[in-house]
Amino acid sequence: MTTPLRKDAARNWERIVAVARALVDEGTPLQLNDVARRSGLGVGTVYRHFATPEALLETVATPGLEALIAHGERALADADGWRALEEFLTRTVEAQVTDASLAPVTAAPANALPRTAELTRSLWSTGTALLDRARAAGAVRPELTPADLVPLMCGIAHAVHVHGDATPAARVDTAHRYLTTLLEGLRTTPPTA
Amino acid sequence: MTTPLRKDAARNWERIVAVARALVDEGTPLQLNDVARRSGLGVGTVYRHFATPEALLETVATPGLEALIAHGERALADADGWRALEEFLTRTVEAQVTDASLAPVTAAPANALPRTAELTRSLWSTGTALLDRARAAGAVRPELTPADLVPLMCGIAHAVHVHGDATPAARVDTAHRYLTTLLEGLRTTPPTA
Amino acid sequence: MTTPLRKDAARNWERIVAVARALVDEGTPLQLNDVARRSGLGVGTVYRHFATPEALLETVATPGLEALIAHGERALADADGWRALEEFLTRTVEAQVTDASLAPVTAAPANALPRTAELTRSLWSTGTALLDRARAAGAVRPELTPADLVPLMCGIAHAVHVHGDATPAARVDTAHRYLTTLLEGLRTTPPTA
Amino acid sequence: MTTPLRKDAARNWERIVAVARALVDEGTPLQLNDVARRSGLGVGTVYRHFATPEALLETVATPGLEALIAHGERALADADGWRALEEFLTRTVEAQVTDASLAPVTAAPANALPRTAELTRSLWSTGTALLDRARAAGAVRPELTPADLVPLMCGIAHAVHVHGDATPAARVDTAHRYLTTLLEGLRTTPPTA
DNA sequence: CATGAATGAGCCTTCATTCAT
DNA sequence: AATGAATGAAGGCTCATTCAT
Repeated sequence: MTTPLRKDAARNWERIVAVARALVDEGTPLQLNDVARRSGLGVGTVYRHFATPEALLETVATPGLEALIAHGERALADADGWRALEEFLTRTVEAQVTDASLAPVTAAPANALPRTAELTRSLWSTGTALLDRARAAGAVRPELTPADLVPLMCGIAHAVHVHGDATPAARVDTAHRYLTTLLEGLRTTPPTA
Repeated sequence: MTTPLRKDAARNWERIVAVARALVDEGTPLQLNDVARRSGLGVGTVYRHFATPEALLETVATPGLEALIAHGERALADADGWRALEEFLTRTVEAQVTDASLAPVTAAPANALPRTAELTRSLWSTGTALLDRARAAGAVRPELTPADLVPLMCGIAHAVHVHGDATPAARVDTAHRYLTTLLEGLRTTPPTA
Repeated sequence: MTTPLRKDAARNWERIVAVARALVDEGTPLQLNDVARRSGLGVGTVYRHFATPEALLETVATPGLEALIAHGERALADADGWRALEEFLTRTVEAQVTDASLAPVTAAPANALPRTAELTRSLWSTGTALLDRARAAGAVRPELTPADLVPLMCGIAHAVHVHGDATPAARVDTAHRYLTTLLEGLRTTPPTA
Repeated sequence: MTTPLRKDAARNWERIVAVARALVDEGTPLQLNDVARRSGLGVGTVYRHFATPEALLETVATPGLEALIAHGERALADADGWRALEEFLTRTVEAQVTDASLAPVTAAPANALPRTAELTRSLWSTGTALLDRARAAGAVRPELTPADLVPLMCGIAHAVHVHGDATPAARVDTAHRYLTTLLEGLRTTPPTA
């Protein structure tokens, strides 16, 4: 599809994404000029690769999204529909509170890159499938729709953010507590039966 | 306490807050210069009344906060501890998804105005009291702490935001669904049986 | 001449000048708004008493100027013309490096207040008289004119400023060194005859 | 050392400095926005080249500083130590009262540009060397230290400023008179005997 | 007379984006 | 392709001064 990049161009692409990843990790807002300076490249080069800050952010988020989708697809193989959903959601919130690039990309009403839009849809349909299976098993309250999954995960991530834990580990902990509570409310059948 | 404003100053104060309210309602970020232009006042006047955008936003949020606190205090009189908590949280998320000034002020780790800090503390302690009463009645899972209430409400508000309903009414609806689910997960005892 | 102030007005006047004095001493630039706030008075009141920052500064400088003039007049009684001039100049530079209000007022090409203009002229004519007497005694090089006295004193004060001593005492010391050197260059006769 | 500028960038650099030079000459305080407007360039361009007004002023002052240093180094070759010092100081005060960019840069306790700091140190050490040689020849009073040279030159420049001559030629004249007097006070040996 | 709210020109600075080299 | 200089809209904030109360 896309023409493969020349070797030097590919190297620059990698460098830009690496720098962006570092900035995201330290909580610095992504500014393309800034990224250019830190990667030792010209602004123009960065703009050639990433037309907007959003495009760059989405690129940074891509591996995380792919991992979540991959997990979701594996989860579909789990015979226990409820457990599969539970694990999928757990992974999702863990990722959100651990990788700062995911929350904004997931919550955005639209994506800058087609690739990201595709991933987002994938994630959504995987979630839908998992939810349907859990629901078919009679394990989930009927009022929850697939369109609620992403918002709810973003909501938990945001709640964790507001809670204000300093370390990633603490954030993961809080996320687990919140998700557990929510799942408790989602499920119809008793935990172990 | 605070010296009452001169009549003309009071009029300007009102006008500024009204303009800010309108901007908040239409989702425009508050910028003091902008507020000045739209209210037909000098920048200096706006700065005299509100030193920072945060101070103005908090002022806009104040009535909403006060109403929530008032409700919370009335709720404390309810004999049914669980229902009191439930209604309080319902009002809170309704307010959050209805009045755009509330979410940022509530989620902020610190407030610009002492008055707001005080209100925030009030709200928090009312919530704590309601939670304690519900817990004393054995109605709430033990792992939830008072420090989780605000984050969870903000989380729900954020989830509703991500869900993307266009009208306030739809947002209130979604908020109810989410809160109901969460409460289901919080409660130990069956609904009313 | 000037109508004496009402008692409360006089009290305000004093308070303003005192605050200004304090600001000058701590090196803060005089801003009438600032002075008003610190003295607990309205801006309008400060403006009524002092139309501009310069007027206030000159008022702050007035006692210092008067003291210098008084000294100059006493010095005119000294039989030793050279010594009289020397002492006058010494007092002048000491005052300049000690009282931050004097340098700008003295160096200004024009004054805001008539009273200050008058004092400035007085100081200048006293200096002239002292210089003339010293010159008559054959003690001073002919190329120095009365119009040079003020600039030279300001120059020394500025040199001391650039030298950058931290304490007033050190500044007085440096000023003495500089003045001594200059006087050495001004005088025709040997120090002790 | 520093990467040479691209041709267009160099042209802009020149234009900015030229405009700044003109502003300095007409006594207007340097403001970067103002410089941008007058040179027909974007504000950002001016900021890119000169981060602060001080940096620009120092750049304007640079040629003058270099010329003084060059002269000082030539003066060190003069066999007559006193004459060498005298000529150096003469050039210095002439420059100060002729080029308005020099006084503030020289008098500043710290410089914005490393290059300027270096020049300043150079000038200072040249002056020190000249003073030492003159002192070694027994021509200078012992109480004068190298740290006094810069302040004294600034002081003379300031005295000339206060004297208020309208034309550069008149200022140079006054500066000569003041410097002559000061040198008279500095020297131990009779002029030429 | 005193007050202090209001004014708004004016300065500073940042940053997303374009385009000549 | 890469570069990075240039752009300039946009926003933030201060402060001397006026004038209604």
